[in-house]
Amino acid sequence: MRIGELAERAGTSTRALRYYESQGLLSAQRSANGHRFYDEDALRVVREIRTLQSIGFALEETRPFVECLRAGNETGDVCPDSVAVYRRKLAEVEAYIGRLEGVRGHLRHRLTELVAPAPLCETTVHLTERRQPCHGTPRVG
Amino acid sequence: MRIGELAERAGTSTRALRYYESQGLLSAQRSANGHRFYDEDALRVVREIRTLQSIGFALEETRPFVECLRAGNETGDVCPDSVAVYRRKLAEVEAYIGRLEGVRGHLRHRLTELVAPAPLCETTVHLTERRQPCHGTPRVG
DNA sequence: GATGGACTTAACGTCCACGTCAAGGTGAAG
DNA sequence: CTTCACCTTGACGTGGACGTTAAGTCCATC
Repeated sequence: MRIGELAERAGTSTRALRYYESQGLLSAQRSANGHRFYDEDALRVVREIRTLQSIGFALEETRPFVECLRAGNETGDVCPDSVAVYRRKLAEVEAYIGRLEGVRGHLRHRLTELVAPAPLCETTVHLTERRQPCHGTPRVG
Repeated sequence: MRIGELAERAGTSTRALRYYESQGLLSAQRSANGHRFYDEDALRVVREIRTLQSIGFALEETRPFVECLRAGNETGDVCPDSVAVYRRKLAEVEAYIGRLEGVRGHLRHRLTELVAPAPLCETTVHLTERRQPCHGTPRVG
């Protein structure tokens, strides 16, 4: 097939495919008129790239998977280098989730604090106009 | 204080401070020789920006907080616009966490599958050289 | 007065994965 | 023949938040 068909079947653009080729991730035969020509294996390569990208892999990180596919394996993730990338990515994702959960907690805390503004100890302080913050609820720094 | 001191006390660079100014987030007095001159409020503004950025806010999203600070509030997050940004950001973060948890599950699944490679039903198939995958463990698409 | 450090503006460079435009070649259909 | 879709290479644009020179000014110190 030619580049347009490959792009369509892989759900991407011809520009992206040429870019992959420039990065050494995709190779093409050339027909007499100079047009690129691809086989079904190329489609699998591009789909592997796209799938990994959608998961959050950088293009460069898909390289081991592509090479694994090219080596004749059924899927791109059965090779040691690919597994290593998987592991690294899993660690990254878990760290990122942890950070985001911290942020989520922070945001939730601030929001509840702002919606129920300044949970002051009015029950204990009736006499002064100037209200005191509750004991044990320090200000956010 | 001058820009170098402000940068150091805020934990950033002079380039960043000039950039904030170009974006209308930070303002400075000028001394006779043309040098920028800042007060303590500027430090609070920059720290507000930096804190929000570290949480994952885009620079533009810090604007309501900065304006809230400038309006004379103790913290930048007590104004309606800031609260709105908080809410939006919380939704974004939660959606992102959800996506990442999906990715984490996918990665974990693939890793365990690759570490215990192809849990084949050898116990049931002894006669053929070509091994069959277990019933109920479909291939990943 | 020379050196050095901090400051000024202007402007180009970085990263990533392409998008987009320009100018032209190729092959089939009408 | 023209038209049209499809292809080619080359090169500049995008976005975000600055980093990094370059060339010059200002002030204090040796």
